[in-house]
Amino acid sequence: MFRKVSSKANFPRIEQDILRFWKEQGISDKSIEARRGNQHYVFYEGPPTANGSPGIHHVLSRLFKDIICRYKTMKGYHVPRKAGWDTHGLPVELEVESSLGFSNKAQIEQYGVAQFNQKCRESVFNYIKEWEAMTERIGHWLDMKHPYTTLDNGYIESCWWIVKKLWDKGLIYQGYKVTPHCPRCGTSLSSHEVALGYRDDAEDPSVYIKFKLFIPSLLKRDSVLRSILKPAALGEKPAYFLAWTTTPWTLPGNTALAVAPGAEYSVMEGEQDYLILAMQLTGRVKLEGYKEAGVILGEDLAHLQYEPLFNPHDFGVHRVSLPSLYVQEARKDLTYPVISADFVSLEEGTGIVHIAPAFGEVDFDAGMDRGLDFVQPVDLEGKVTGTYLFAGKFVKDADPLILDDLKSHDLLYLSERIIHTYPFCWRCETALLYYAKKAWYIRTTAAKDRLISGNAEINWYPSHIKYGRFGDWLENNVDWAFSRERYWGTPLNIWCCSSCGNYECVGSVDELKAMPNLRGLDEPLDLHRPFVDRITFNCSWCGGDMRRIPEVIDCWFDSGAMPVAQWHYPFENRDKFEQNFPADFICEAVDQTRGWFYSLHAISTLLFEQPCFKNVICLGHVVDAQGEKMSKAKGNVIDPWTVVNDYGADVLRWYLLASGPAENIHRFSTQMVAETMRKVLLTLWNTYSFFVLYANIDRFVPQPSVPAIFAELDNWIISELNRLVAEVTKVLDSYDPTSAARYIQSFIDDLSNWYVRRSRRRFWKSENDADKLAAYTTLYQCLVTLSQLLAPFIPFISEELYQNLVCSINPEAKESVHLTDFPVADKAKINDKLDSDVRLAMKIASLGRAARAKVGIKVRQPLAKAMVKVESEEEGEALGKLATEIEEEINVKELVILSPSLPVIPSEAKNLEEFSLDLPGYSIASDGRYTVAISTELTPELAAEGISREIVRRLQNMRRAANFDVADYIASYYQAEESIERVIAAFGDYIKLETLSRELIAGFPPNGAYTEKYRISNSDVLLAIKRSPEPFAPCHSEGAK
RNA sequence: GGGCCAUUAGCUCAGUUGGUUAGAGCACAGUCCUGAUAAGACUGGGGUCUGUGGUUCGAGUCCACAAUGGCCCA
Repeated sequence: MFRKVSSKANFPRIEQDILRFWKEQGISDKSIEARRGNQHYVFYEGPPTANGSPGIHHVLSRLFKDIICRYKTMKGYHVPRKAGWDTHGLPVELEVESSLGFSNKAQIEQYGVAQFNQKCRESVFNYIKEWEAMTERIGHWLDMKHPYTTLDNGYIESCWWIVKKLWDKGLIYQGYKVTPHCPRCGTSLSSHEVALGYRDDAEDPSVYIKFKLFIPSLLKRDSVLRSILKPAALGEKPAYFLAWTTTPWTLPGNTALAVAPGAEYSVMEGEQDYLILAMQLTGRVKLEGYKEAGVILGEDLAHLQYEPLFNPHDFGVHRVSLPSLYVQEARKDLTYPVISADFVSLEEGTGIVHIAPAFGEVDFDAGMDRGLDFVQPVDLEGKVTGTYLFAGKFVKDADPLILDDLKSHDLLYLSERIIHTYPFCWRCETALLYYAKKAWYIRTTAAKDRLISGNAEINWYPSHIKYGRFGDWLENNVDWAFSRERYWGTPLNIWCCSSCGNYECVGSVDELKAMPNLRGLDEPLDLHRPFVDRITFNCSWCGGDMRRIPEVIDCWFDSGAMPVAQWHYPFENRDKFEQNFPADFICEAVDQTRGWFYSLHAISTLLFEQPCFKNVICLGHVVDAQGEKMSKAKGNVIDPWTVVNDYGADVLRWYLLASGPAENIHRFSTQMVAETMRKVLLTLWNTYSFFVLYANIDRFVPQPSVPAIFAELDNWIISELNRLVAEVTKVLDSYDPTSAARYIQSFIDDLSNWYVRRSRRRFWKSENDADKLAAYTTLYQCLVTLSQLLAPFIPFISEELYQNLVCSINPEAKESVHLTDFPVADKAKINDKLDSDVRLAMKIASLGRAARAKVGIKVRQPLAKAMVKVESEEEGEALGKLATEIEEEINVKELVILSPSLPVIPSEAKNLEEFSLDLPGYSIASDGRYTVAISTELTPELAAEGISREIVRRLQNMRRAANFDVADYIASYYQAEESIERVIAAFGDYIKLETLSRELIAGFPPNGAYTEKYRISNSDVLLAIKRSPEPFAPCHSEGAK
């Protein structure tokens, strides 16, 4: 006997029971252990940044990871799944900072780095618990007992090993990097954070500045310009380059002007001076009193010199040269060059761009390329240094003072205000400064070719990422600035001599301990700041004090190091590393192309010269039902727990899976979750509970060798089942679980709404014949196979099905569906002809119902005949075999298949009179290819039979309303007008059989009977039912085994 | 500003290498079926396949440009 199944499924409760079962029996471990010794299938967990509660989008990636791993396990692979947690980084620090009410780094230093990092450590572990709970509840099997954690000493040491390897290969260097910097928080912001803080209504100065042409540089030229500017050359009238900026505070850092080489520049002559600017933009700048004196190409302006607005040497600021960073001697007659550059825009400004390499990436790169001077008159707090009139002011406050200063020297041409887009710190709303800072780099460009060729070996899903987003990123590869001036991260393992400036990279703890005259290393060792900062040793060159540089490593480096660091390789677990490299499969959302996907690929390529993952699913993001990004600010974040508690994890899983292709944006709608439950999971459940209900009544026991005689219907669903297995296997092998889910969904629909619907009478009938056995056997096979096919997708409900259908009757069976092998299609059972024939029968039945509907005759009313016009003799023959199905489905006594050669007008009722059969008394429906005509004539016999079926239906509904069991016997009572009474009497046996009535009694019902009044065929009818007093004698189990 | 992706019915999505009249589910209205069903069937309304050009005998499908949205990068 199968365990009784309620037709009302409470999925969340069932899932809790299954969770308990898995836990108590250690099923997830067993599923992995059972495959030990088999071929490895390597999965890498992209460590979630544990800096917040998991959201619905995290469920999505965990779902896809889980499905592929479960599938491969059922396919026989050994698939360990080590969990991982990304525990370092700015997001964690920010969380702690805000909880402590801090707004800048100084406060952290004051508070104490040790305590601060301790808070970070605690904060991360709080969130990990939430993640573990969610992961477990949605049925994502992951080895969370043995996770890798990026804050572990071992993990850090592996990172150190990698850095040292790269150091030894000469791939680590120190350079400058221009970063968006928040002067108030004293830190660089990641691009993600910058994106959070763009404001398109920022008001700034919009100023046009005059840069005075250095005449001797003009005189060296024999050019058109010289003749145009003859008065200037003679010293009669000064000439100026006109440049535009919205950040006056960067002007003291100016060391060059850039022009577009191919553009034409106008020399505008005024009463007092000449102005040079792009011809194309002369109309946009107020130039009253000026007229064009000549036109010259941008390339002819290059290499001219101009006088600095502010000579840094006059204000106590260093001038260094790029790229060497050598400090330049003070010069009174300092001049700066005009350079030509392709980034100069002619869309706005003057076509002459002010270049300050200390502020701005483009400026800095130009400085590096052209060997410009580098002047940094602003400190990290955003205050002007030196002895300028505006020194000590915050840059934004300095702006007006700078402009006043320039005005007094007649260098300010025009001053306006502008509203434009500018980034602000998302935390404190301070304007961000682009600021060149020293940073440590990994020379990824050295491996660019291998990065690109390695990418060619990776399978991307969807494929466009490969040569699109990811490929482009690799093509435009720049060196990775991987140092961060922060606290909570893997400390960068480079020590610097405070005497001679020598750098040494330390590749392990043992290496560190072996350093000469080591001091400050306390046991137990914590490799984090500030403890590691206290460790000093003697310089191998000069014997001076080696101190660690203050930076920590970008947390993307941490996560990209996981193939190595998760095993503390190479310090231990060499075998595990080798077994688990490279990964067969990884999966994250599409934003990881520049994140984890890149850091994995870069580190692996630099270390091992090969990619470290073979297949990658790149998921789209989850947005709300309106298509808007979920954010706490908008309040549209959906908590996965709410959905899981209301509908169940499997419903959520199926919804996320089937609602759209993996790579698409997923609009999350709770309403659609509810629909998924009704449409798919409840349909499956009802099929299952139907089976269990009748199989128990009939004491059905599945037999290994079946003496059943299978009907065409059975062969059909078995064919469809095997086709399904083949399709699902195929698409899962190509990493497409969504298509797999959609195939299964459609099979469930066929199984329930055609196979079971058509087979119901086979289950109900009282004889336990071979046909009934065939029906049970077939449905049983479908359900068991489905439970296995579904196991990777909906692990809970599939387990429930399997436990009851298989484990409850077979003690030899595998303990869990997740320990079984994935079904293999029996191709011999796939019958294309039969499948298309049944589709045709469905189509014909559908047309038959349409023909009935057209004349308003209920399906319950039997009719004499339906005529079908098909397209070929083959189709006619096929329908002949399936005639009984169609006759029952559309309730006609006879199905006549017309010769395909008969001419039939392929349109519908409006052309009824043209129907070439031209039979009066027929209703016709056609879809253009097939036509069905239903005879509408109601003979008294047919009408009486219709009434009898009407009575049966009412009685059945009453049984249900009275809460009788399906197998309860009853006594039925009726009172009606004579015409109806005659029908009831005539069809008494039929009515009794259908309604399990032992008696059918004309007359007033006894006390306690369930009674209803109806109007049937224009007559009043009183019906009543009462549970039969006899003891239970199941009609269905006569002759049961 | 640059790159990638998407845009098909009110909503969620199918739509093969270009080929009859572009489909399904939900929702809405009506009718029907039903002792497994929280389901199902039929009918109906609802589409300038985002727009504009182009290639072609023929374009939802291929190409170009544009718009909107998302992501990534500036």
